[in-house]
Amino acid sequence: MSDGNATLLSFTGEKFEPCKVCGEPSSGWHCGAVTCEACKKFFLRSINGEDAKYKCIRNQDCVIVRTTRTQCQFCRFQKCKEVGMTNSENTNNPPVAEIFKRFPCAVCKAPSSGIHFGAITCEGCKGFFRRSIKERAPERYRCMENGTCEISAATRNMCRYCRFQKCLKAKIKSLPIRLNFKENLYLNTKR
Amino acid sequence: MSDGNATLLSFTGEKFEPCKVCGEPSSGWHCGAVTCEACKKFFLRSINGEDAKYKCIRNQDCVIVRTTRTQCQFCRFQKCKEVGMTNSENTNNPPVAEIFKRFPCAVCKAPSSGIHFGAITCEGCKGFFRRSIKERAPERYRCMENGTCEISAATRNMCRYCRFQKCLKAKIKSLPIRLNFKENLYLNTKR
DNA sequence: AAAGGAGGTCACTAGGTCAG
DNA sequence: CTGACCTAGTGACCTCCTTT
Repeated sequence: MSDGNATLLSFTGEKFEPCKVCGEPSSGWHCGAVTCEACKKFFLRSINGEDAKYKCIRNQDCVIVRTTRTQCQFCRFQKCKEVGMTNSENTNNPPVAEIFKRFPCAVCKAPSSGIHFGAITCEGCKGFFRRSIKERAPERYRCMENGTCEISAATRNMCRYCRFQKCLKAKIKSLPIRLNFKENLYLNTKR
Repeated sequence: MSDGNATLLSFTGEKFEPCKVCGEPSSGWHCGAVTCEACKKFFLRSINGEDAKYKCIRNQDCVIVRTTRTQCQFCRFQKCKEVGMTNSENTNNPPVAEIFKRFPCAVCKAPSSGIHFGAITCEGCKGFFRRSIKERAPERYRCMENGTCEISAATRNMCRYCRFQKCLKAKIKSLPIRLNFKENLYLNTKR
């Protein structure tokens, strides 16, 4: 999409983790990975054929950190590729999945994977909610304590009742639920 | 938009929402936005260089409503620009897209985006119909209920069968289907 | 030479799957 | 039963064509 990038990607006011190549503070997503400006520039210089000149005088396994990154171009470039940097277009923005990982699930606070049923949730809570309303009777969930169980990534499976309550509180919408695609399509793969 | 304006734009007998600038009842589309007469005049006075004199004595974030709109010219003009008012020609009619937004999609009642396949529909139903007839077998859609599912913006994805029936009922015409660009190109270059 | 509709694109998610 | 991963769509936005 030409620049519908203005969608989710523009929410990225967050901080990025350290440069994947050298460990320094990073400046964002460049060429397919979170890197510092220095490693970004290095990578961009390298991919124009420059890398053909790179030689490692040791065993091609030099450790790349801030203080050593200039000592072996070969291994630095190697690491750039290892962490996923690429030459292709459209790699200056993190994939949406990366963004969502930094938003906590509205139910259990684990890293989320997107907007599901109208709320930001993880895959686990998404699946739990779907199963609950489609093939179960969530009104039959019972809390063995007093209905105030904490729901975290570590504890979310301990009480279905409280997990489901937390889903409702998170404004997860039970409708519209799409009907079973395949049944609705009457898929017969022979034909 | 030369003035084929006599086409769709003359349908606009509808009521407009409140003035985008001050919230008062509006009188129509002026200079690129729905505004009241007062804000229209204010904007037209401002754009002749008048605005150079405007100063905000607060923080350039004055709230602009009916009762306050005359208290800060700077912020009022600011808001005019924010809501999209412009100096350019031909902004006294809403863009056609705006008009269609007020016509409900003949299939699902969501705001429509134009005439597609002979009926006023939204982008969603347009795409659904196109995919149905071009790359699927809509006769294989099956309703899991009894063929009377309600099709609204919220429920349109719940039953393909009923959505497709609604398309047919809305007189969406499946023909003529234009050759796609590539096929067309091929035919043209062939001879 | 502009309007506007057909068809294409692709970011994104609902629902399915199945090893654990 | 859970949840990471996958598939099949969906629809907002875009490009290019036809028509006026």
